[in-house]
Parts: sequence; structure tokens; C-alpha cells
Amino acid sequence: MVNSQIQTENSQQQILIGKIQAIFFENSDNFYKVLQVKLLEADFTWPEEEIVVTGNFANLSEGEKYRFFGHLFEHPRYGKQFQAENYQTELPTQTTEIVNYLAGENFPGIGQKTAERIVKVFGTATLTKLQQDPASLSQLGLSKKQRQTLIDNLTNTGDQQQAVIELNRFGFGSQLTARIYEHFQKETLAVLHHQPYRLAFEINGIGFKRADRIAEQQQIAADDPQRLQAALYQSVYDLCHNTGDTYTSAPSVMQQAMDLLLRSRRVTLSEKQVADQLVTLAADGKIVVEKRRIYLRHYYEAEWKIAEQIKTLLQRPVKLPEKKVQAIDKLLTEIALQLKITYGAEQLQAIKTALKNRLLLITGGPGTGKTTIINGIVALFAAVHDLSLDANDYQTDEFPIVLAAPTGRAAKKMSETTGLPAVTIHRLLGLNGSDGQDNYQANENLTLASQLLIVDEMSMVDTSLFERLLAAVPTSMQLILVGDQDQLPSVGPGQVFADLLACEKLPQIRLEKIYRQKQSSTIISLAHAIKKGILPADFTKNQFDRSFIACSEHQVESAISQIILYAQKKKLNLNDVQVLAPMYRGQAGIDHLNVILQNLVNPKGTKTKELVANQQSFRIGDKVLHLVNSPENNVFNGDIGQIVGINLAQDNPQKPDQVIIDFDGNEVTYLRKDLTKIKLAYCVSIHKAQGSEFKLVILPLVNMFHRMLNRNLLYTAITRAKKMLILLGQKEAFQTAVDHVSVNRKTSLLERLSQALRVKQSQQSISLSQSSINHGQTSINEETTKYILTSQLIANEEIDPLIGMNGLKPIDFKHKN
DNA sequence: TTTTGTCT
Repeated sequence: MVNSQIQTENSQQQILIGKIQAIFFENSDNFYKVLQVKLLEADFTWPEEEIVVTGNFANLSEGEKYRFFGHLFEHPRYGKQFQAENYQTELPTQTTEIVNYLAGENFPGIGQKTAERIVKVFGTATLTKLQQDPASLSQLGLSKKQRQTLIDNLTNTGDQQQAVIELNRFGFGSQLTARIYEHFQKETLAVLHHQPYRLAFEINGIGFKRADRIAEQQQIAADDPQRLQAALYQSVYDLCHNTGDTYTSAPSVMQQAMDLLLRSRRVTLSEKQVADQLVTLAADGKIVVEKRRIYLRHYYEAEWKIAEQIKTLLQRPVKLPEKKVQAIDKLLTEIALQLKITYGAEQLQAIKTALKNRLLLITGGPGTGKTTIINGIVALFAAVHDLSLDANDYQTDEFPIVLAAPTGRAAKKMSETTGLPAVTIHRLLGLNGSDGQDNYQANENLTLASQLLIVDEMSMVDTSLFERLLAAVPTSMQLILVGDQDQLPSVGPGQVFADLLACEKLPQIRLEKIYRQKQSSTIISLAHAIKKGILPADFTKNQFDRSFIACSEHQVESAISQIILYAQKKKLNLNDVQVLAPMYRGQAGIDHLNVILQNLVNPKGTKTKELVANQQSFRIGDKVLHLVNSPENNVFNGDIGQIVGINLAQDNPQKPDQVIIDFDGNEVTYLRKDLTKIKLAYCVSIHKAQGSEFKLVILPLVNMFHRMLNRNLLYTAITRAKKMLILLGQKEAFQTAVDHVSVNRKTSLLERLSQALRVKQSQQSISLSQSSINHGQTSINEETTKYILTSQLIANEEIDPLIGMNGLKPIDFKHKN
């Protein structure tokens, strides 16, 4: 049915019937395939017996006949081929063919005799009959298994095939097609036709607009409730993800949703219509409205779950035998001797506290010895509990200490500094980040088995990830969270680490003393001042380790060029010099500076080998940044390397284009297709530089960056400098950055923590049932009428607490341990 | 209006 529709819709489409001889190429991640087909019939002329067919195909079998719909196409590299947009099995029509087909490898358990018996009954219509009316099989006296085989293969193939065809028709590429089918399976077609907005809710990478285009083709009206709800939900999601807040407000959502709806289809809708659907969304529990705050249900629950889980952890104190407690000081002295370290008072206290507490937060800026402390905690923990730190001793058992971080690079660094294995939190939890906007339920039953978990770079952990991490932490585990609360906040909504630290009831240690740099470093004192919101008076005055150059946005490139030339003259290793900027666009932006600096430091000579990809040229000697995690090569997002070799296919046709990059002694080969993973790195974004340090940092800030400028960004940038810091640009821009507090995202975590930790266990159920939170079962009707969220209330911003909670109580968010 | 993370 679908097929005939397409044929009439697209009269220019060409048709080809052929038998698959070989599947040349098959991408296991998606449905894309390249086939060699023996041509049987076609509505165009083709000089040869065989033809190459490409496209997205579900199940295909070699040796089978198919009908392809598509176009002839001239591929620049592989020549003329047939691009199929659509296809169907060319089912055998003659009885002998059908018998062979059924007796063939597609139908295990059906032999020649059985096949003959089936065809005898249904004749040439056998296959369509079985597809349309599988029940008719029961009259043939086949075994249950045989019947199932026939049904599965005939109908399943059809489902998947039709879904793939339909998805192609809506313009989905092979990646998305595979993901969508994997998610909805047999439901795919029904979802596409009747609930297209589910694509936006459930598939990562599909937003409201794309779903709306499909809906429009399905004649779903512009004021259809599912359309309005999808736009509202998307708006709450977008607002939270753009701001980093875990909730938003009704006026913001309404404005954003009205906008989105109007931009997607030019149909005017009334505010009332849309507001009514916001009420429905809340009533259905997809969003939660509380005290004028609108949450995605996921974030609402996550904040409660975090608070409840932390409370549960704190209720189980660590019990160390008295003998061990007395031995701690002695053991620490031994460890210090062994590691050849002299611990400061602050550090000793941090290590000892870590051992005695179920949960401990440790925050400190660069150079305050966080790494030293992590090493100390690991060593002391192992000594006190008589644990071996040799991975070989744990062939079958779980390693007792787990080190994890939110980014690949932070995990790699952790592993390097401790000598122990460290992983990303995602990998630890088995998160595969695949589907949808709230996939938090994945792996909910996972429980980690080790005794101690240390998480580094906590400032980059968002609400969602932390909730999932805590869900996997048993109360028998000790948890140490380490980070620098003044660095850039997490990508996703929330400011978990800052909120946790703000909760005074949580055991925490703030490291102030700087060990690494000399106390006289004026970079550090500048960082401290910025942290407090002050741009010191001596800011523009040159110091022995930093300086300021006033210049306009347009002068930035020449100023930086002069600094670099000077550094070169002074025989400074340019790998120790790093330019950092907040954004890519503009005259003083990263992209422009990279081109300028590349041509300055590594100009193209007549013989320079160069490879151009993604509008960038890569030359031997170039400094480059790796943009994704490639654990198989031990290279991670944010790693900086240098191009040490380029092989061009034009010089040596036997070999493909290759770029060899040296990452601190680790040489990795990139093919042309891998070049999307790298970028020039003469200048990198401050975000990307988080977690790295450089001897000399050059930081241009101009007013044009004003939207990006904030305190954490400036703090992060200048604390990347180990020895020297050169600031340039407009003084005003630096002032803007200092004035703009960044970690003030709107979240409820601190409130939840206070609530959860305030109530004593024994009183909890009583006090909660008395509060407005709990609508008891008996009074629910009366209560809900009182609490009904109306569009009027939205307009007046008079929303009562906890509408849409459906009687959920905080205690319901408690993890089962 | 801009930057940023993870996985198969």
C-alpha cells in the first residue's frame, strides 16, 4: 500500500527488479547497505548484467529477488549506481518458486515436503494469504514451532521493511532510521502515523519541529492536543537546558511554546487553548508544578531522589574498629614516607575525615592538592582495610575502590595520577545515552559492588547523572566527591556540587592553602579576588607573572601575534603557550585566531604537506585538539596533540590519506573520515581547556563576548595558567565577567536536602502526612478539585503546590536499598 | 545567545 502510494506520488522514480548477488557493504549501526544486484528487469537502459544498488534496507537476503524504486546516480568515486529510496520483496509467484522459497534458509524447520503441502492448499496466493491471515495456518496440521517460524518471517520482515521505507520517505537518514526502529519496533508505523510527537519525546535528536512536519503530513491539526502538549513539553525542556535551571516558570513556558507553535506552522492559537494543555500535562504527570515552578517530572524526581539517597547514606555511619582508628595516624605517617610526601594539616584532616565518613565533599582550587589527597585516601583506605591495590589480585572479585569522573579526560588524568583504573561515570553505570529526553530509568537496578567510590571533577556532574550515580551506590559504600566549585558548571541542568556544598549538614572540606605555586604568585591572588567578585586595582598593572594589554576587538589578532613572535624569539616552547577564548565567532573568536596563528607559527610553504578537511587545513607541525573520546587510542575529548606526519593518497595511491598525531608520546593515525574529530588548537575554548594547565596562558576578552562572560569562566581561564598570564582586550569585558555570577542556576536541590535532612526518621511519616504534600487517598477528590491547575491560575501565576503529583510523597523517591 | 558532556 505504501509502495503504490509512493509510485504515484513520484512519477520520475525509476524501477529495477533484480536478484541480490552480494552485499558489498553493510553498516552494522544502521540500515545502510551497498548491494550487487543481478538485473532482471528495469524501466531504464543499463548496458551490463549487474548493477550496484545503495540505500537503507532492513532484512535482505542474498539470492532473493527484490523490486527497488529510486534513481540512477553518478557517485564521484564509485561511478554510476542505483540509489534506492524504497523497495519491496519481489515475492515468488509461481508455485515451484514459492515451494523453494519456503523450503529455503529463511524458514528453518520447514522442509521441501511441508512447503509443498502448504502451497497445495493456498496455491499462488500462498504468501499474501499467510501474511494477511496467519490464522489460516492452523488448518494445515503444522507444529507450533513451524507455524511461528512462518508467521515471524513473513510478517516481521514486512513490518520492519515497511517501517524503514516509511522512515526513508520522511527523510530520516540511516542512523536515525535504525534508532527509531530499534526504539519502537513493531509500533514504528503506528507511531509515525498516529502519534508522531512521540518521536520528539522519545528519540534523542528529534525535536518538536521535525515531529511536527510529520504530523502535518498526517493531517494532524494545528490545535490538536498532542501537538500543543509536545510543544509545551519541548519548551520546558529547552528552557531548562538552555539556562541550566532544573525548573522554569509558567510565563516563560507559555511564551516559548506559543513561539515554537507559530514558527512551526503559521496558524494562530489562543493562549487559553495552549494553557489548557499545560494543565493536562501536569495532570498526566509529565511535568510537575510546584510553588510557581514548572519542572520536567524527571528533574523534579531526581532532586528528591538525590536528597533522599543522601539522607539514607548519612543514616548509616561508618563503623571502624577502635583499633584501626588508633592506627590511622601511624599508617598515615608510613604512607607519607612511602609516597615521599609531606602532607599539610588541611590535607591530613581531609584524608582522615574521608575515612571516617559515609559521604565527604572536598572542594578546592588548582594547586590545593586535591590529587595528593585522593592518593592519600586510596592508600589509607587500603591500609586500614587490608586491601591490595594490585589489580591482579582481583581477577574474579570487584576492585574495592572505584575512581570515576564525568568526562573521559578527567578519568584518564585520575588514572594517571593514582596508578589505578578510573572510568567515566557513564561507563561505570552502563549508560548508553541513546534514547529520548528522559532515559533515566535505564539501569535502575544496578548496584555498585565496591567499598569506596571517589568522584573527581564533581562540578561537571549534572542533576540527572548524579541521581543515576546515587541510585547505584549502596549504603555500605563510602562516597568521596571532589571538585572545584568555582569552575564552569555542568552541561546539563543543575549545579549539584555547589548545592551540596551549600548544604551545611553535609560533611565537607574546603581546601584553601595552595601548595603547587609559590604563595607570591599574583595569578592565584587574582583568581581569589575574582572568586570574591573583585577586579583588583592592580589588575592592569604589570606583575612579574602577569600583564594586561588594552586593545580593541580588531587589535586582538595583531597583539596576540606579537606576543607569540616575542615568545618564539625568547625560545619559549610554543606547546607551553596557549591562547584561550570564550567563543568561536568573531574577530577575536577562536576560529579566526586559529587561522591567524596557524599562518604565523606554521605557514604553508611550497613543499608543505597539507590536508584540507571541514574548511580547515592541517599541516605537519600543527597543534590540534581532539574532540571526542577514543578510549581505544587512549585519546580523550580535550586532549591536545601535534601533527607529526601526513600521507597523501595522491603521492602514494596504494594508501589512503592519513594524518599522524602525537599526543604526548602516543601516536595515533587518523584517516580522512576521522578528521571531524580534530580542530586546530592554537586557540581553544575556555570550556575545552577546563582540566588542562599551561605555562603561559593568553586570554583575550572583549565586549563582543558579553553573553558568555561570567565569573566562573574568567576564574577557569586564568587558573589554567601555571607560570604566566597575559590578559588582553577591553577592561570593561573583564569587569563584566567578574560582575556576572554564574553558578546561580535555579534549582531546588538545596531545599530538598534541607527538607530531607531536617526531618527525623521517626517523625517523618507523621509530619509529611500533615503537610500539604500528602493528599490522602480518601480526600483525593476534594483535594484535587481545590488544587486543579487552570489556565487562569497560569495567567495569574497563582499555582498551588504539587499539582500533577498524583499523590506522590517525597518518601516515594527514596531508593530501595 | 553561547558553550559544554556521555554511550553503542
